[in-house]
Amino acid sequence: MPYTTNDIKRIEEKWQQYWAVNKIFAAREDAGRKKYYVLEMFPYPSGKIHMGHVRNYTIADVIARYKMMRGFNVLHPMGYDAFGQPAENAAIKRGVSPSDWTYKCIDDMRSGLSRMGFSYDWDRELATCDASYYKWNQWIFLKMFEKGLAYKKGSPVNWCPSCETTLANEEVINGACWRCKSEVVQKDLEQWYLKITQYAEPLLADLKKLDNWPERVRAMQENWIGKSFGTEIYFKVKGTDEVIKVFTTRADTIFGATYVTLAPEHPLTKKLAQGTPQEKAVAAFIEKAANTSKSLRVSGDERKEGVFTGAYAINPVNNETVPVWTADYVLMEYGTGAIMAVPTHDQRDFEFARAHNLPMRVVIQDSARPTLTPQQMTKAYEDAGVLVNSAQFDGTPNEEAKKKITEWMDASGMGKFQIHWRLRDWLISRQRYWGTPIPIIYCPTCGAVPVPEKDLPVALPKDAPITGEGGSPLAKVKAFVEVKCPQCGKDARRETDTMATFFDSSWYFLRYCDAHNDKVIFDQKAAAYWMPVDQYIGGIEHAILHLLYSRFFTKFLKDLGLVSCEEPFTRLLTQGMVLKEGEVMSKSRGNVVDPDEVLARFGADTLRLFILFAAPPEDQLEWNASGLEGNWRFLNRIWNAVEGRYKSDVRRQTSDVQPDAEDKKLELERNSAIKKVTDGMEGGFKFNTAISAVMVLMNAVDKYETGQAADVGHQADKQLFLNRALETVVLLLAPFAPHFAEELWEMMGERPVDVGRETSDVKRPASKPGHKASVAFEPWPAFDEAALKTDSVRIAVQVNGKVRGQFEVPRDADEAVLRAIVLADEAVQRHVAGKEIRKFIVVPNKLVSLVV
RNA sequence: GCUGGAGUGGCGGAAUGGCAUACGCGUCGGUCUCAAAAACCGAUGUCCUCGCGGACUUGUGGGUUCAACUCCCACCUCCAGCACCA
Repeated sequence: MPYTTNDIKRIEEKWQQYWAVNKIFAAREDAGRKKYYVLEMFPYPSGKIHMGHVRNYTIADVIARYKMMRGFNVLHPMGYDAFGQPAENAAIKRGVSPSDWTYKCIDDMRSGLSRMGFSYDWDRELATCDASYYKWNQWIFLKMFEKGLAYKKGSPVNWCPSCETTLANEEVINGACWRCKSEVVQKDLEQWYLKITQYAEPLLADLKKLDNWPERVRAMQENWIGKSFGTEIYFKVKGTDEVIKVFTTRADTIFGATYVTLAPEHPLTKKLAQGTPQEKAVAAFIEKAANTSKSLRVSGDERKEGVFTGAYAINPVNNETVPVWTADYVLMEYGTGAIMAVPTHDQRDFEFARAHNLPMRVVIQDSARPTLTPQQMTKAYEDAGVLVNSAQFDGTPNEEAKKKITEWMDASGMGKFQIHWRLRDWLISRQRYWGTPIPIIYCPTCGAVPVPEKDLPVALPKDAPITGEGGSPLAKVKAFVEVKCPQCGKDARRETDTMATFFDSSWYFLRYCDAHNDKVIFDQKAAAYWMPVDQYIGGIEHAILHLLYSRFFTKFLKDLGLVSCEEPFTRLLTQGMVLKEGEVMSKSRGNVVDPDEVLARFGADTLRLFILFAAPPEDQLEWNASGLEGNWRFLNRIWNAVEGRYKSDVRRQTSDVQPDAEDKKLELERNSAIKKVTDGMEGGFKFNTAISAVMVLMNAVDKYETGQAADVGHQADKQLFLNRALETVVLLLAPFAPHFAEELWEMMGERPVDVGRETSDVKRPASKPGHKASVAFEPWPAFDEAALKTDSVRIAVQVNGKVRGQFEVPRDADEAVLRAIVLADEAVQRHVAGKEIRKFIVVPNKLVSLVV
């Protein structure tokens, strides 16, 4: 009987129920067992699960199940990143409450996840929108407030006009809102920030420790944090007491600074122009820059606009008087908002100087061809060289000069070494409803007062009017806003903004260690046991946002003494997207494949197998319906072989048996399959090749004949080898196709032979004798090195680098033997005939190479 | 521009410097069938050749080596992230 659609449904339900009822994946701390924490980035509950989820969680599940079979105490939890704007949008569109909508979606997702057979510890399930969770968001916020890491300031912020809320720098993608793609504008607002910049140094330095993270994620974070070493130089403004501080990484070019440029927003820009003939022009320019969107200002590289401020500054190194300009290409948010312009050695300054007829001076020459002159130059010379026109520094190589000049300036008060960071503090205030209320109370007398810990959580009121416009919905809930000051008892008002939802996801991995603790954020011992996450799996889209914030929170909580690890995620795997016809599956493109439809026809195991087999986990995966059928056929072949050929009444041990050549061949295939799958799992989760190794073994099983042996006794022996091979197939496949493996394992009955089990000092949960117990905790099969060594090997023969033949030779044959065999061959002779053999190279058991 | 990654059959993809194209899909041929589907068996990089066999082939061009998809140099293309960052 084949493995039919009906069987699939019955089998999958049966085992899903078995796993759930027996809670076999519930994790317990056990100091005597080695732990392994597998985590996938938890989903935003937007409705049913999609193929992207299926891929992400299947990868994680295979790892979790594999590690269980290897004897690890595995923690594999699941939860929901449940706060966020889509719930509010649904509320506006459908007239349901964000809470009802979210919990409905969570139910849908949970049942979708269950149908895939994922090995979660459901006892630890959490949703960030539960007060029992966000209470601890507020608690962390208060701790940060206490340490001065959460603070409020008025400053220009990124504002999404469509979402009507502020955004963090990390949420602005190419000048647009990451969520709705509307153009982001700048707005001056009082907002709450987290001082992530205080952790810039360790966040950067510890990236080096994350050598099991993809290189590109580390590179992206490094660029984002953006440490640059440079010099701050002071230019006095002529005739005033004002000083312009500029930041440069090219102190070596200071003698070539022929003017100074301020950002339009720089406070001195307007001030310096006052009373000069340029006053009106400067005011107009500032006005124009303020009204130009940042993305437009930054877009065109050709157009560099600016005006003279009317003021002059003194270059401290040579007391030269240089004009002060303002230009749109200087950004207020980087460095000091002011630069020294060196047109000969900076391309932007060069373009600007040419456009506005500003003076230039060459101060670095290519040591090989010192021929640069300002008149001839068509672009800035930004390469290395030696200094000229630079007083006592003439002739110094420019890299060396950076340090020497800065030291010299520092000694005489002209400037100093300075480090600048690209990273900004994290703006977390959101003018939205469906998030964690910020636990602050504003008192007219006491100012911003933290909500006392005993009053947590500050509960999100259920009845806020959600319209999507007109500011924070919480501000309209009188009962929420009006409160007494915890310090003086007078009338006060609550903060009505909520936290950015990335706050919620920055520490959820810690809460899983002790998910239902209502006394403390989590038990420190539990966290010390489980943390750090050994393997984290998720999308590359979180390379900066979520992963950087989580690292920041972990470091902060470590400083509080709550966790013992520096970094939350030891290994990171970023899975590729699921494509169809070359495009990302998405509802808007209308090219989605619904996992439910695939489940109904082929079942979870085939779907899992297809997703893992079709591409390496990090690569993009092209959906392919006939590939899916191929994997279904593969499972069928195994099913038919076990049902038709496996005999559980054969009970002899393999050591009693004398194998013939065919038996040895099967054993070789069996052992090399174990080796290949194991190596693939240990060496970076190469699921596609691991599955192909099982396919190769299955091909060998199909070719293996048990009925041909002359005597009946040997037929029974052959059955033994067949049984052994089939059991190995089922065990190797168990992490990939768990329901299928459980069913076959049960069908196999009492365990008749030894598959060659892994021996290890790691304790395992007791498993019942025979095959009745779940295959999930069966020891992973071990391979036998000796069986991999055949008596003879096939080697190739090359003549002058070209393959001219293949030979079956004894293992480890020496050169003399090989020479005799190889040179006797007619095909080799044809290419060697009459020529002198200059070299005879032997690569043991692989090939010989002749040079004639 | 900077940073990271990738270019291998008709397709997805495989190869610690050692027989390129494993495994799967597709295609072609066959078995079974009245027929089809399913299943099973076989073939399948390109070119020349009836065949034996030979030549060529991992983005391009060089180099190192007995031997290069793999190492080195230069370049091209594509993907991703960042970007008037001083």
